[in-house]
Amino acid sequence: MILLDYRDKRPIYEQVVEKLEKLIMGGALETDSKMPSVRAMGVDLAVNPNTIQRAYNQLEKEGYLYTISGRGSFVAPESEWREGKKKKMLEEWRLVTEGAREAGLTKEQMMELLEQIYEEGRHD
Amino acid sequence: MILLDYRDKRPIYEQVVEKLEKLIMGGALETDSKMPSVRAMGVDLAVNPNTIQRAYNQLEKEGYLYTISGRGSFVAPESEWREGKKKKMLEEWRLVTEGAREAGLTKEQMMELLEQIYEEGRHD
DNA sequence: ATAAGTGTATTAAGAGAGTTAATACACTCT
DNA sequence: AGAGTGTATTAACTCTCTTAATACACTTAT
Repeated sequence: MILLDYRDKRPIYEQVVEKLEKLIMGGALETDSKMPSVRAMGVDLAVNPNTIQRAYNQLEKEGYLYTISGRGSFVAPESEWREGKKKKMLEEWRLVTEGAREAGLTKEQMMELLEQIYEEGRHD
Repeated sequence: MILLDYRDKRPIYEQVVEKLEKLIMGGALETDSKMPSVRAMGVDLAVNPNTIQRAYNQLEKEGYLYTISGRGSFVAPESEWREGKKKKMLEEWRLVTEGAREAGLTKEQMMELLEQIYEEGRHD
């Protein structure tokens, strides 16, 4: 299900989180389908089950998975994480923007950049 | 010139940077005036000169100081750091904003928040 | 020229946080 | 009861970051 990159010097659990996030966001994992057990994936990646658990915990906190103790971990519906992600980004954006204002950036500068960014983002 | 807070668990050089930044930004240190030597301030704070040097280096990179080897470090004019600070914030802002777009935030949402933030910021 | 003052470079020691593993526990289903 | 699941606790390990020790290089004044 996942392949580790040993040249990548980030911690293992972080790689696992990132790859699973992408799989889930990309729709490759069906909602409510069962994830491999922490032990199974631990064997698969030649890594301690706790490492997988740590990844699952983070994914759960972010709304990508939900867990039923004794049964397993499952893919959460998109509604669970999409809103959380927006909220988190909005909070971060507000902080940075406040900092930018204090550094002397004008509203007009940011408006213009906003236009640019959303212009580039249009794929049509 | 500076007092260390030993309950603060951040590294010493970071505390020094922060306090000197504030002094300079607040206009307490005259432009082109000479800073204490790394050794003098090292003695003053009971710390290795290298620690002070590290702080000075960072302050120099951010435009708060300029250094003449063999002569000393000096307070840079405001024009040096104000621009650098803006540039840095702008870069950060762009990155976060791009992330926010990808998370699904609309341009309109951000425009509205921008208005709010600059509204709050008006002190009149 | 020499001495005292300055910043700089290199290296190593030390501390600390973060990651991973070992192991035992608790829950669910058949 | 047994096999499968997640969970909690603890400890070892690793690695980065901070700080210090020390030697070097430049500037100025005597």
